[in-house]
Amino acid sequence: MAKEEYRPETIEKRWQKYWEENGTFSAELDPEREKYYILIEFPYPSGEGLHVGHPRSYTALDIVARMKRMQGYNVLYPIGWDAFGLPTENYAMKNNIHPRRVTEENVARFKAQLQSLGFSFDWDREVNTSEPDYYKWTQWIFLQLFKHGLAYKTEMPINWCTECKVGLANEEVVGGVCERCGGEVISKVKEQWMLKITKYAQRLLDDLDTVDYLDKIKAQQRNWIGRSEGAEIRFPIADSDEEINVFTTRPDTLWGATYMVLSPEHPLLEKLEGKIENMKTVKEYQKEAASKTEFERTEEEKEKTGVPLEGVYAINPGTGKKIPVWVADYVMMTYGTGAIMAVPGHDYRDWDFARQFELPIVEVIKGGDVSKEAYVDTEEGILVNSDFINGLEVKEAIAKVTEWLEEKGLGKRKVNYKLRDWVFSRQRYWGEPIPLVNCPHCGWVPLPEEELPLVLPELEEFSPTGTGDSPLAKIREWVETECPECGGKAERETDTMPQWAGSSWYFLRYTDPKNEQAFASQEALKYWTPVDWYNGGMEHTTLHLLYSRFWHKFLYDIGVVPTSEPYKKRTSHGMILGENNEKMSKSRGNVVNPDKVVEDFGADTFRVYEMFMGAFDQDIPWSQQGVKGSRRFLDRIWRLQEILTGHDEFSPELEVKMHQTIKKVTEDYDKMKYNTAIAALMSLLNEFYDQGRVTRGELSAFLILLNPVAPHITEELWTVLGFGGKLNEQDWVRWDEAKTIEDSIEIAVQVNGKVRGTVEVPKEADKEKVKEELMKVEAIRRHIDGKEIVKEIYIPGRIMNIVVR
RNA sequence: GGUUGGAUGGCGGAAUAGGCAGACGCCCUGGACUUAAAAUCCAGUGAUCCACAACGGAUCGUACGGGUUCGAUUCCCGUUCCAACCA
Repeated sequence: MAKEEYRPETIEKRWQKYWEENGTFSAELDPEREKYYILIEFPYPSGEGLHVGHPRSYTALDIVARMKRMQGYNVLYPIGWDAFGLPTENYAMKNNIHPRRVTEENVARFKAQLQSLGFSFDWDREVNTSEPDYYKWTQWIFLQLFKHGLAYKTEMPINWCTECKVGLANEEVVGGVCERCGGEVISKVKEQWMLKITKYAQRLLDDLDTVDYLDKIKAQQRNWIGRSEGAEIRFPIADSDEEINVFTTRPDTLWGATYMVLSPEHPLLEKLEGKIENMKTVKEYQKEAASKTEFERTEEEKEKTGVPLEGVYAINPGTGKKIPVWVADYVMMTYGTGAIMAVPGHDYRDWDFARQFELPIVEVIKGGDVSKEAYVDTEEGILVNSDFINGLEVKEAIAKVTEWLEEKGLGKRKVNYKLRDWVFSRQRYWGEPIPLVNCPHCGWVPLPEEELPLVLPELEEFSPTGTGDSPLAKIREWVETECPECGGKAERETDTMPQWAGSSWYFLRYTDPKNEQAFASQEALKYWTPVDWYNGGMEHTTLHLLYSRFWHKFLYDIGVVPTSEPYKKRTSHGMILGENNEKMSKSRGNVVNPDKVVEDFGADTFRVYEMFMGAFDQDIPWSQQGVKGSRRFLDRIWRLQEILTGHDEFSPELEVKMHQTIKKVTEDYDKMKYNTAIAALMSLLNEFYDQGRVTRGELSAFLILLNPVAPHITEELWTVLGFGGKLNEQDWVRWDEAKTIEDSIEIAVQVNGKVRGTVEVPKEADKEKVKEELMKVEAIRRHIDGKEIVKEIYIPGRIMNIVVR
C-alpha cells in the first residue's frame, strides 16, 4: 500500500470542518436517551490568548465526552465566555478601545484557538455573560434575591485597591495587595450591595454529604464556611447601659478573661464617645487601622498595637470584676461580633498583647506555665481558678458554663460561621448593571421584570471616577429616572455586579441558551441538570463553587430549578508549570504558546502530550522534548498501515494483551488516569511492532481506544483504511474479563524475602506445583540447599516465599 | 501555627486490600541505514562491586530514624524538607 506521510496540518483542519458542518457534537434533548452533562469552567477571554493550562481540563473532559458518546450516552459538553471583568476594562482604558470591542476580539481569538484543538464542544450553545440576552437573566436572578430579602445595602469597610480604584472582596486581596493588579490595598468605608450567603451556611455545609467532590475540595468548602460552636457572652459596661457582646468557642475560660478588645470599627466606640476620656487618641488609632489591610493586622509575628479606653470598664460576668477594655486592630469587625474577651493565659495573641501592655494573665486550664508562654494545648484539661467549674474536664466545663450563662441570662449557646456575606457591588463599568432604583419616597425599588435587561449604556469614557463611584454615575441622563412604584424622580444604582455573578449560573443557561421567556425551560432543566461532572482549577473550589451552590439552592427554594445541588461530581486539575518548574508567566519568560505547539506538531500531539505528561491532578512542568515523544507515538501509529494484515479478529498471540488494554484504558479514562491509559496504548503499539504485524481487528480496537485523546488521526485512519462509517459513531469496545488472564503465569520466588528467580506455572497451579517447579531452578535452589525450610508462603498468582534457616 | 497534598533513576512519572520497585515516555550511549546529516530502526541505560571470551553473580536502593511482618515505596511512631489553601 502506498503510504502518505502523517500530515496533521491538513487532516486536522479537514475533520474540524467536517464536525462543524455536520453538527456532529450538537446535543439534542431526547427523553428516550440517558443524558450525561459534562462541564468545564468557561474561560475568561483575556488578551493573552489561550494558555496551555486551559486545554488540560478541556482535553480531559473531551476524552470523557467522546467516550461516553460512544458508550451510548446523550452527552452535553458546552462552552461559553465569562466575558465581563476588570482586565478587559483596564486594557480598554489604557488603549482607549471600548471593552465590548476588546471582548469581541478576545472571544474570536479564543474560539479559533479552541477550535484548532478539536474539542467536541456543542458550539450551538455558546453563551457570553456580557451579552444582554444573557445578563438579562443574571439581573433577573438578582431581583429574585432582592425580593426575597437576600440582597441588602450596607455601609461597611471594604478593601479598596488604590490602583484599580475599586472595592475588592477579601479573597481578591492576596498578601496585602490586589490580586489582579498588585496595587496597594487600604480599608475604606463604602455603601455596598451584599448577598446573604450566610443564611445558607448550614445547608451549604450539610449538603456536601450529598455530592461527589474530591475530599480536598469538600475540606476547602468546610474550611471556608468555618462553622464553630460556642457561646455568646454579654459583658456589661460599668456605670453604663451598654454591654459588649462576644462570641467564644471556649466559654469555659471565662474566668481567665482579664481584659476585652474591641475592633477599631466597632460601633460601640461611637456610642461610648462621652465616656471615653482619651477619645482623641482612640480616633487617631482608628484612622491608622483603616489604612492597614487585614493581612497586616492579623500577622502573628508583628508587634501588637492598641489603645486602652480610659474610663471604660467591663464587668466579667464570671469573676464579677471590672476589667479594662482596649481597642486593637488584631480583632476584626467581620468575625464573630467584632469584640473578644481576651484570655491571655491560653491564646498566643492575647498573651503577647497582655505582656506588651502589662495586663494580668491568669491560668484557668492546668498544664502549662502561663508566666512563660500561653498554654494552648487545651482541647482537654482540668479547669482551675474558675469558681464552680474548678476541677472539671474541659468538655464538661463548657457544657456547665453555657448552661449557667443561659440560666442567668448572661449569654447563650451560639453557632458561628467564618463565612461572611458576599460583597456584590463593584464600582466599575464592565459588568452587569444592578437593576434597582433609589427613590426618595419608596427606597430601593426593583425594576419591573419586563423591563429587563437593563442595558449597560454605551460610554465614551469609562475610567473610574476616583471618588469611588462607578463611571456610570457620570451619565446623568441614565442615572436620573422615574421610580417604578410612585413615578417620582429617582436615581438608578450605578454599581455593577462582580464577575462571580455571571459564572454562578451559566451551566443552567447551556441547557436552553436561546430561551427568551426564562433563563431555561423547565423541560430542559429537568432533562439536563444536574451537571454530572464538573472539572476546573483548584483556585475556584472555594468561592466560585460556593457562590454557585448558593445561587442554585436559592433558585431551588423558589422552585425554578429541579435540584438543590448544581454539580453531582467535582474534580480539579493541577497547574502546568514552565520548563523551569515555575508558574508560567510573561515576566518569567517561560510561557508556552499552544498555537505554536499545534503549528509545529499538530493538535493531536498537543492533546496526547498534555494527557501523558503526568498525573492529571498534580502540577507538572512542561517539556518540549516530551512533546516530541508524543508526536513520535502518533507517527508510529500512522505507519501501522505498513504492517496491517487482513484479519478481522485479534491474533492469538495478542488476544490477552488486547483485552487487558481495553479494560485498562476504559477504566483509566473514567478515573482521570489519562497518563497510564496512554502508556498502556504505547505498550500495545510496541507489541504490534514486536509481532511485526497488526490485524484489522486489533487496529480498529486500538483506534477506538485512542480516539478520545487523538480524534483527528484516528478518524483519518479509520476512513483511509475503510473500516466503514465514522469513527465517532462506533460503539465503544468491550473486554471479556476471562480473556484478560494468561493461561500460564510467572511466579516470583523469594528466599527469606529476597527474589531469587521466577517460575512459569499454569494459572491454577497450587503451592506444591510451584514448589516442584522452583526446585528445578538452579539459581533458586542454591539458596535453599543445605538449609532447613522453616516456612513456605504461597500467595496464588502472585508470589512464593521460602523461609530457610 | 492549622488544613490538605507531596518527597521514587540523569528527567517526567508507574506500581500501594503489603507480594518481582522503576511500567510508559524523555534524555544519554553504542550500532544499522546515509557521501553526510536529519528522520527512522535495533540494542543498552538505578548505584556499587565481582566476573568479563560468553552466560552470569553479590550487595545496596523509593527523603531520614525506628517499629510491625515470611515479606514494607505501600501500614504504625518520630524527624526533615517542599507545595497549595487558610490564619
